[in-house]
Amino acid sequence: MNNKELQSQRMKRYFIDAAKEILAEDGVKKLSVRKVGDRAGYSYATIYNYFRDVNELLTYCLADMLEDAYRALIAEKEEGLDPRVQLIRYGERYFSYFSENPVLFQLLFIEDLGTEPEEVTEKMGDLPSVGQLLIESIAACAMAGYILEDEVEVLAELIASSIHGKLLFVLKRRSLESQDVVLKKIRSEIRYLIRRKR
Amino acid sequence: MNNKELQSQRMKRYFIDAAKEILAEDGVKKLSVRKVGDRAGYSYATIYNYFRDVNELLTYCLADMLEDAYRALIAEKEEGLDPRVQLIRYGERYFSYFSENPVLFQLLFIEDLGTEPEEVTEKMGDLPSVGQLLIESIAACAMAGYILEDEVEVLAELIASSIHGKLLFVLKRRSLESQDVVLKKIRSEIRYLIRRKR
DNA sequence: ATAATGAATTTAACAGTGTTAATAATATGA
DNA sequence: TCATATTATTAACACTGTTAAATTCATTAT
Repeated sequence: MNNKELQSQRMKRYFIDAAKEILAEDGVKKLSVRKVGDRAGYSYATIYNYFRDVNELLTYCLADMLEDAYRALIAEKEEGLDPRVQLIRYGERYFSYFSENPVLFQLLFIEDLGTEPEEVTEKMGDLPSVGQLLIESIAACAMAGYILEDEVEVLAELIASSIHGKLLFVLKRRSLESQDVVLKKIRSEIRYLIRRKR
Repeated sequence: MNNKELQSQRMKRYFIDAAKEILAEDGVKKLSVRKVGDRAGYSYATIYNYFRDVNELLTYCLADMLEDAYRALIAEKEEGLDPRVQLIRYGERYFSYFSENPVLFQLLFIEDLGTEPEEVTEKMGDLPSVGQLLIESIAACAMAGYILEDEVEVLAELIASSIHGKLLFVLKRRSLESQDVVLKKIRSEIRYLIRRKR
């Protein structure tokens, strides 16, 4: 019966949207199943008819947020742009997007949501890995002669992990620096790494 | 009355040690004030006579762990060693120490323990910042002619945040790579970054 | 239309959490 | 030894996620 499936999807959507609202307003820590049920207009126990547990619900939220994140990142793509400039744009956008969406960072990198349901893993796997765009444009930098072919791998790792490290510091306020200052650092780091060695 | 102070210190120590044991065995998430009280041989409520809340207790645990961490790191210092080799050792040890002590990473970078009590902030501030050693040996690399003076800052930032980024991935098992593989990456990254540009 | 069956939802309950106020036990000083 | 502080414990509160039982609702058959 396909109606069942449709209705089930809608119910899930109510809870997911309610959860996303609460996440945006109060953060991960202050979310509770009772709040989600309340906001969705149902009892808290109803949630368990549609999700295995609260982690599964949060995983669906994460998948949603990842789609948005990917769209925001890919919007920075500009055909014909110098690959070095393109790379810097990706790096900046990647960092600033997580800065502005700390809940996404929390759910993706910090929180332990356990084994994701297949449906969501697919969704997340189908999207080119967020870091993939970085790698592509670094490869393009090699093609353009900025760097050597055999530098691509190490540089990709370096830039990606550096950005993630800075995100960790900024979002967990271990760093006192403003996001602006860190953004500049990312720019200058990439400029430093991607240039013809004389 | 100085006896009071001494007794209070001892009581704190009982709870701190009990908490550290539980942290080592079960991790941060499974720790509870009732377990700590049990293990320390007191009622759970007694804890609140010595600590403002559980976060304060955890902050004391963190301070303890940081002392050990600093000792482990500084043990890698070897006078007269080539600064590039010294830097690689620091990087490796820094990474592997957190890998082997994920609770330390959790408490230091992930968990939000709120405003630390002054007593502990001092303790942590007195210790040369853990990353400080890295910076020193990078500066030494400049002195030795491996890199230019004006590269020190960007390289220090780059190496530090890269290691933290990798730690985040490994410890939150976002990365499927073994710690061994990541360790090799750290080595090769530092080797790549610290060398005379021809 | 009415009764019966099955599905969806809610209420009640459980075991756990951190924290606080009132009570019990202990140690201190006169 | 008795009165007074100090310290420790018990009981309680307001939460949390989760499950089982009870209830409501919708659909189908008579």
